Amino acid sequence: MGKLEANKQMKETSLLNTAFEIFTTKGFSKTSISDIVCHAGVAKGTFYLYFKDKYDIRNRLICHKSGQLFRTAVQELRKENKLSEFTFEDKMIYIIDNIINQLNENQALLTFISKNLSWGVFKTALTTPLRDSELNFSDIYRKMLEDSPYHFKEPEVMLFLIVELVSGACYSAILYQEPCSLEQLKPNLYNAIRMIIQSHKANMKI
Amino acid sequence: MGKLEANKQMKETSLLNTAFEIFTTKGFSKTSISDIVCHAGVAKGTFYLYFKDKYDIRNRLICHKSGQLFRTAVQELRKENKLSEFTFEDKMIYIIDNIINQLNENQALLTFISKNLSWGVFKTALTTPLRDSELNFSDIYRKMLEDSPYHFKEPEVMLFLIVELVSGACYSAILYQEPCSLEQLKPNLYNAIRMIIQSHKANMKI
Amino acid sequence: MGKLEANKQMKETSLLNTAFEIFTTKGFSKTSISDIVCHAGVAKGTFYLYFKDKYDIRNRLICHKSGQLFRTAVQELRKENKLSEFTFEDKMIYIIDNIINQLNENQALLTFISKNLSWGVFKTALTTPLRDSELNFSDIYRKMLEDSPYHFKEPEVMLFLIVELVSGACYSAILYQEPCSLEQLKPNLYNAIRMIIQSHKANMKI
Amino acid sequence: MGKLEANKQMKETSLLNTAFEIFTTKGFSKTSISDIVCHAGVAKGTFYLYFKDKYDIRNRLICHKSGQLFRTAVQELRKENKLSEFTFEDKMIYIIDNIINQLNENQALLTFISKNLSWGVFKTALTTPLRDSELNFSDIYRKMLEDSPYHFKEPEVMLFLIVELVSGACYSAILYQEPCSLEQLKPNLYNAIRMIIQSHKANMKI
DNA sequence: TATGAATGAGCCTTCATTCAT
DNA sequence: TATGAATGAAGGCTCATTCAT
Repeated sequence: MGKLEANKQMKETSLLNTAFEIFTTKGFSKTSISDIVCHAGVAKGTFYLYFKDKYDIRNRLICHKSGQLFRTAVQELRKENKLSEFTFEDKMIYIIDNIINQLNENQALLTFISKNLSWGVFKTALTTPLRDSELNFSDIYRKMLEDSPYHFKEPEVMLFLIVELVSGACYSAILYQEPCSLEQLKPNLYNAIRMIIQSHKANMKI
Repeated sequence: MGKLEANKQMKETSLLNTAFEIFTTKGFSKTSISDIVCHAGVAKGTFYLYFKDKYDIRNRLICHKSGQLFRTAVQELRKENKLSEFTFEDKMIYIIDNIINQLNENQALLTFISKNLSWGVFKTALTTPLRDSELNFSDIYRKMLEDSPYHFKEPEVMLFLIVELVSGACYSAILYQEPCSLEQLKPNLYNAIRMIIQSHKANMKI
Repeated sequence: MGKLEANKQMKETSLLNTAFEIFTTKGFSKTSISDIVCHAGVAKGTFYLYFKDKYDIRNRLICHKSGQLFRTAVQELRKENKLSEFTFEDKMIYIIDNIINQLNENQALLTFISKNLSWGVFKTALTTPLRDSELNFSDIYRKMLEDSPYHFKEPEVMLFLIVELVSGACYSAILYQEPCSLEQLKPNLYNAIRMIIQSHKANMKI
Repeated sequence: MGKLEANKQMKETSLLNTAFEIFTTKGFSKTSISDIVCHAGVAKGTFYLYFKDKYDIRNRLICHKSGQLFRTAVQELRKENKLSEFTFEDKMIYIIDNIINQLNENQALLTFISKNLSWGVFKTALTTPLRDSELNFSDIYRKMLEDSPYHFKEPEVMLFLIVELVSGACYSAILYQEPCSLEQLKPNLYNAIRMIIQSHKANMKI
């Protein structure tokens, strides 16, 4: 019966939402499964019907939330008026800036993702398409590369370097204003990103 | 008598070494104080004579270990034959490369430091001079800037960006060969670093 | 099904009984929760399903046990043949004597209650009706006052003075025969009580 | 050497004072020997040169402090102008009132003494003469009885009843204003005491 | 599928006491 | 006599996980 199916789906969603709420409030390691089920209004045993353990629910949350960050950014980019005039660099900076702004306004999310992120989980998040969404960032990135008049050397490494640079830098600047405020950091950061991209450019496509 | 004093020093060192051993083996959060004292061969209560709690011993370890990384790198740099011909960029790359190589050969240390590092702790580590050492990296960095014929804009931000880029990138490349091997990564990474430095250069000193 | 509910009730009762046993044997502060659960045959965690901590279980025991003392005494009083001829003083002395005798025969209970009693807890015990009992001593006391042909000044203070006098005096006499045996003390004590009541008597009701 | 002797005495006094300070501040059972020696400025081992354990120092404090209460009260009584016109009852009430007032102004002392008092310790306190004082309350009480024109039946029991009544009643009234304020309680209490004394009066001395 | 009572290993921390110095 | 580092048993308490219902 679809009703039962829907009910199951609801329980799982409820657990995910509640867990995110508490992870971002009191931190992952201080959150107990009791906390989660109690606030979600289900029984303790029920948790284990949907998730293997605390790590399982955390990883699924990271995937979901960081995927969402990218999707939102890309959607905004597409609304942009003069998109056709954007270079590859422009688009990258646009997306990054959008994500940074999202994180700046949701610092709990930033803490949660950064503290629990690894490139492995992250790559999964970028690659795994959501249930009902045709979008995943890997495809979009590939498309953006194709649209550029340039060839790029080792584009995955380039993306990797950019991601590591951005995520480390933002964490510190947004949460602690160290070594400077986000606004002060941005020009330096975006400049650095443009330089990295520049250095990965190969010859033009014919 | 200095004997007792020396004995105390030994206990503390023993605890620090043992803790490092276990932190890097089974991870910080899975390490209990029982584990530490048991392997160190002291009683549980003794731990609390030297450290406030697990976090205290961890922070002191990070300070100590990351300080050591820099000191080793700088010492190696100074032995370099043609040091006088090195530009600022050359020196930075040299130090970074040396540190990366150290971490590559001591992956447990890399895991430990990276997972527990924040810019705040790191800055402390760079600034705090060791007991018997006149060296701390902040001073050395300042000296290197002075020796350069160029002025640099916002040198602290520049260092910050480089540190974040390097630490994120190494973690993934060394431990998981993601997105590529360390050897593959290095040229890209060092190139990126040179670009970042380049973009922070201001006019020449008179 | 009521089976589970009954089982829970049993566990709680078992814990209460065991705790009482041990509190009266080795004293409250020397009793650990380990002791209790171990003798009750349940796991440590189970204790915390029923009680907040050691103080919680102690207070509930005091309430229960001292309430029981009064109920027993009152029930005995009611069985008395010539109850109708009893004055207010006679009833009070009867009840007190009955309680003292109960305590004399259960010195562990006396120790436990006295050492842990405060007027606050005691008042709670007297006021709180048990689950399945319509009796609480406050109501009975009020009834006794109403039945008397006399008005009493500050009846609560009067009761308070009597309670403090009796509990202090009994503790010492019963447990240590200090400053004299219980039998020697009783006439003096009851005399004192009658005097206290006397001095609280106001004019007769019309 | 007297100097060394004096030094020893100082250490002991310092420990006693410090212990009293902390017992009355954070409670006996929550005070550790570490607390005491730390605040007293001596080493841990030193404590055991002067006291057997925590209970030892507590008992000696109770003796000392409650003896002092009585001595102060008796000294005040002696300063009284019309002392010769005081009856036995008047003197008793005077002393009791004085002690109650002392306790009312030093509630920490009240808590400490009451929570840790037993008739046994108390009797010791009343009987044991201080080092350099000829006064102990037992002698004074005997003297007061002799000075009265009346014989008293079982004077020790009488004193006992009064002490128990007063100590229980004060504890609750002073610290918790239960069942009424100290001021409200006093007339009732003193009345009750007079009644108790009255009921112990035998015939007059010839 | 859902429950939640029960578990018990394991955590961190305290502290009275000892003993070599 | 005085020290204080070291001990290690014991304490209170948490929590992921299980399982009978």
